[in-house]
Amino acid sequence: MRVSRLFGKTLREVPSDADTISHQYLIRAGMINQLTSGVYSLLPLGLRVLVKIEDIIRDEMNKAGGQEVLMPVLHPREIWQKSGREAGFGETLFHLKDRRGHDLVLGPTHEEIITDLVSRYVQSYRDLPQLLYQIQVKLRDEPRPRGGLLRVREFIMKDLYSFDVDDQGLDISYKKMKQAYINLYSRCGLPALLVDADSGAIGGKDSQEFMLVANSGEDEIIVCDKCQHAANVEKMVSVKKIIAPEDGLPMEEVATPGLTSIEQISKFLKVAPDHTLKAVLYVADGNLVMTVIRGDLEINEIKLKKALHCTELGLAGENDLSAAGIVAGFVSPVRLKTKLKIVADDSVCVGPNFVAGGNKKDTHIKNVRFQRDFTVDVIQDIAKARAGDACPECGGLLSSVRGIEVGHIFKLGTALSEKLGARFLDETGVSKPIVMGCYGIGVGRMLAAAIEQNHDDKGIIWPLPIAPYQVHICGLYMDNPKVIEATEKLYQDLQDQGIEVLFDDRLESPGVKFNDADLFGIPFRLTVSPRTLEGNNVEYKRRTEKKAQIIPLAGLVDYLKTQFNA
RNA sequence: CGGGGUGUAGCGCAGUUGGCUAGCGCGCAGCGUUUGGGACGCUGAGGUCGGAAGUUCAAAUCUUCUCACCCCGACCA
Repeated sequence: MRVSRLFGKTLREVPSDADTISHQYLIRAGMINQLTSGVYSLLPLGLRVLVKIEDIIRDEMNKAGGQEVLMPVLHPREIWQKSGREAGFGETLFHLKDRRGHDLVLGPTHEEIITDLVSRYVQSYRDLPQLLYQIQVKLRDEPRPRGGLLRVREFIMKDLYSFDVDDQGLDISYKKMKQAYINLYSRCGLPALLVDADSGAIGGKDSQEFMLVANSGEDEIIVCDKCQHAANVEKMVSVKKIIAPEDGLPMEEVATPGLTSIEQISKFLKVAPDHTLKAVLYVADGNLVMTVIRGDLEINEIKLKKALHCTELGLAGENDLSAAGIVAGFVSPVRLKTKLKIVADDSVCVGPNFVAGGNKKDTHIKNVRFQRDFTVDVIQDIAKARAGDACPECGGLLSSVRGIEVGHIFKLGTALSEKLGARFLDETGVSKPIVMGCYGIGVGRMLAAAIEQNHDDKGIIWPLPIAPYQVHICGLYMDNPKVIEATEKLYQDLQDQGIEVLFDDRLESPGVKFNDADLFGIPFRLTVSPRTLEGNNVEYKRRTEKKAQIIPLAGLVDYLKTQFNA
């Protein structure tokens, strides 16, 4: 491709509404263009990267035994009602009506459709297992699109679904996919971190995410430095510091005027935060609930949601509290007049005499003890794991990194197949629901994440396997006949060898060309000028390196090929 | 949905105590001189000042309504 003909234009200035690095560079390099919030066009350069990622994914899916299909984006609403997941997706689902007034939905994912499809063709255990996938657009009315391609409303996803006769079969499919994912990220030059995850709205049992480590990542990952155990904070089990038990003392009210935070209380009463109780009120599916946790810990809302089996969870507001007759700032499970469901973290049931709120203004209570002074309805781990905690697997030290979720694999089980009637007859003639798994990759997000992970202050640094082109020819002084001749020949020769090349044939100043080359981020740059031509040389520079070197034109192709494989 | 912010030329911005023909930089077109890390001169094209209604002799500027986009929070690939 010649830069003079390339559709898209580079920008010198950072677009005002882009503050994520990948977003800025994608726009500045002319790789994407925004149509409306969370909806983008891919321009030729951007699309080439996307297609390369897709090709690698496709190859790994096929190798793992997957068969490619293509399902519709337009779904009848009934199928979502039948599966019971319409409510779960809620507002995220795009709805529309056809001319006959039939309700349709734009597919946010395809479990329903594939399950329906499979149910029509699979009757016997002999038809199983199956691995079916597609690479296709998904539509989700996200509450908040952000960061360019990182979080959008219309996106390309590779989704594979596995169908097995039993859990053992599912385990095999799951393992195959996990390996295929590991392979494909590494083949893209984007090694991903495998972390335990919460299965979220889709539900199911085991679930793991593939994360690209990047500072701009939305997710926090907790990793053990010793055994490499890693999990999304949402999921990581919290190993709490053990507090030595103390003999019980009688409860004692203390005046704590205006002191509402754990920090203030612990300073004022000279007790460590881990000797206090924190009570936080939430509204879960419309009902007020109280959580209790040791003062030095934080509530993990995902775990809490699970403990409550609720779909909507939010912090209670002032109005919710006063309506229930609860005094904000001095909330506590002790001497609580209002009848509330109470969920406690397991940190509160052992240990010392705690300081807790008094449930009246400007009052706290000392020497509070679990069971003697208060009881709860649910007790389990609802605490957020933190860097510095001990690893639940090996006791090693946990640390925290940020990551971008670029893949997610789930064991779904039989919930959906039962609802949608996807069943088979086993060897003994018994009808059983098919055991399912699902495996997704956000392709566009991967593209953006690749930039988040691989860039410098001049532009993108594409890993070779997904770079839009492999080689970038910079012809300097393109009005010089010798340069024209040499670059045209080089351009042709490289292409004849099957090398993908972007040829900057514009009559621009060297500075403009070098800056654009850095912005595009193509891995190998060849500069040709009257100066290099004097010795029949070209200047060779890798995007990852600062310094260039002069190498002879003769044998250049072979040299490049060795560098590709290095 | 709650909170914060922004809409003026393709991009980045100024102009907003109401007042002349709405400016500047980049980019774009033409000509010339240049050019190894975003050159320079001259000439030129390009604007529903997000939209609607209102106030006024006069609105980018004031009022009301409205739309869009971005950022921070609850969700996900």
